Amino acid sequence: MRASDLERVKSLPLFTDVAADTFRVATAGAHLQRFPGNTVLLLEGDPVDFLYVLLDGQVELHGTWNDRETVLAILRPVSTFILAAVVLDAEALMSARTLERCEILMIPGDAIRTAMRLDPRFGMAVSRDLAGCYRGLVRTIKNHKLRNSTERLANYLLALRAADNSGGVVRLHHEKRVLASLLGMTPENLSRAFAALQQHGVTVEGAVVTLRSIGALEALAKPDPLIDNHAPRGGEIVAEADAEVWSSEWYRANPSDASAAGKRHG
Amino acid sequence: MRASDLERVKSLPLFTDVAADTFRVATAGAHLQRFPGNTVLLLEGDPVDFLYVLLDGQVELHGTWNDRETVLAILRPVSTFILAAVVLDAEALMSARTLERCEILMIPGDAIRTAMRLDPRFGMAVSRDLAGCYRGLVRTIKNHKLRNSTERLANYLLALRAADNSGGVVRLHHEKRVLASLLGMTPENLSRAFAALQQHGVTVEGAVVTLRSIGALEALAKPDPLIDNHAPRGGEIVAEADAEVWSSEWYRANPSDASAAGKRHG
DNA sequence: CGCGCATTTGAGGACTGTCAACTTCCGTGG
DNA sequence: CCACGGAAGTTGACAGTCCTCAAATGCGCG
Repeated sequence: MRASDLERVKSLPLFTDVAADTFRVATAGAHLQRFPGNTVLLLEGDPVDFLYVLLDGQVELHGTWNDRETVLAILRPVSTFILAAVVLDAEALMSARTLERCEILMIPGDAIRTAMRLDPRFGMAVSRDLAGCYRGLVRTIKNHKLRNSTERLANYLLALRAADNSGGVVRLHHEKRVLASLLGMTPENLSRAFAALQQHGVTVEGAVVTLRSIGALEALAKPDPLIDNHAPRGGEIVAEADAEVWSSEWYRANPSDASAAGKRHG
Repeated sequence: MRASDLERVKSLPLFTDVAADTFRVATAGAHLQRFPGNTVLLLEGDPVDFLYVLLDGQVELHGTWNDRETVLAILRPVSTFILAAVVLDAEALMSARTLERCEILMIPGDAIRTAMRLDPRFGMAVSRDLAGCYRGLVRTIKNHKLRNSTERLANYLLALRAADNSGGVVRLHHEKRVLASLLGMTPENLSRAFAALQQHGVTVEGAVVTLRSIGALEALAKPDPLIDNHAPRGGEIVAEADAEVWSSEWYRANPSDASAAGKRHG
């Protein structure tokens, strides 16, 4: 493993602010692995032995039931995934597969759990990480239950724009059928949703989407800071916002989207 | 605050296995409060100053957007809620309101965060709690994206049965319009979903639902351990199952439902 | 150039939401 | 104890949203 890779891992919110010793313990048995595209890394139901750290490429998390399948998240570097299952030493609830050639660091779950026991700062970091993931999922559910497909797409495009800091031209990062599933619709309906957004200044050419009128699009999308992580807060920026910045990367990958229970609720 | 209440709090997964000192620190500034029904405890967007522990009554968590509203979870005792926001010292993403007369312990967020810094076991407990919450939400999203409304209701009923250990007669714990929103449909459609389930041996009389044929209902519902926390695992019961038992209470409140981001994904 | 796959488009149907009227339930007040 | 009012729940008619199937188009790679 290259030193530069370790640096990238260390820069993860999960590991910044953690003692050097802890970091060494946590990454002790880790190994770097390369996967071709379209490779299954993990099947839902499998025991989870490693924490995965995506260093390069794209990974899709998806779930299945009764011959139906849905994309739950799409990750881009640098991201960890499957942390919750590692913490609980439980079976995976989502399958993971590479969408393209990937470089992935695999950290033994035992090492993670040991590090948590040794270093309260690391435990804190894990908690903060999971809390951010949880809140990402809350946003996702609100997005799905409160908006229709066109509204979800509109907000997704605005989130992409915010993440890439692009002017009025954004580039889709994944195939449209994958995006459709992530947004909870069929490829056919994604197509129609794009068509519907033409009336709001949106034109599509392959993966390149031009937003001719941000105002018109926002009027339809009504982005909300309590759903869309990119949406502007009303008042002053407070310190707490800092903590949430963690989510920016996931959000980047899943704009309008993002990452529990009777004894606990976020 | 009665000693028996403290005992109930201590029996929460969040606090079992935690040093007595830590427990004292965490619950130092806590105070017990009673609320009438239909009272707003917290509005989405508000800063979160307390971890809430529901000791008696029912609390609903919901979200709003653009004049639409949806129920995200319904809690029953003993449950903590809003832990993720406390850990991050962030604004609430969900509103909370009592559905009936409630008794709630409010623990200052500072105390929780301090305890996490002092005691790695508590940090671990918080992580495990949040991991369970996260996984509950993953289940919820799969439930919503992969199933239609009738299938969701069928699984909800089966989960209720499993949680209450009732034979073929289950009692709904909340108003049907609240249940409808939790399951992601309108009250009218919940009514129709119940009607559709008549063909599968389900009859409804007020809050009492009779499941005449579990087999027929399961054939439709196809409960899945990777979505429904109650569903039977295939093979042997493994140790990890233990960890997940945490979720049972939330799951009890939200059967067929139950408990992250580019830099972390569960 | 031709094949395969992704995407698009059209037609039709299934599912879900909306509106309105009706029924039932429950608590209040007579 | 009963009558009443209001809210919850149900039912029907209708519309909007979304899915399915099929066919056409477009793109990329051999």
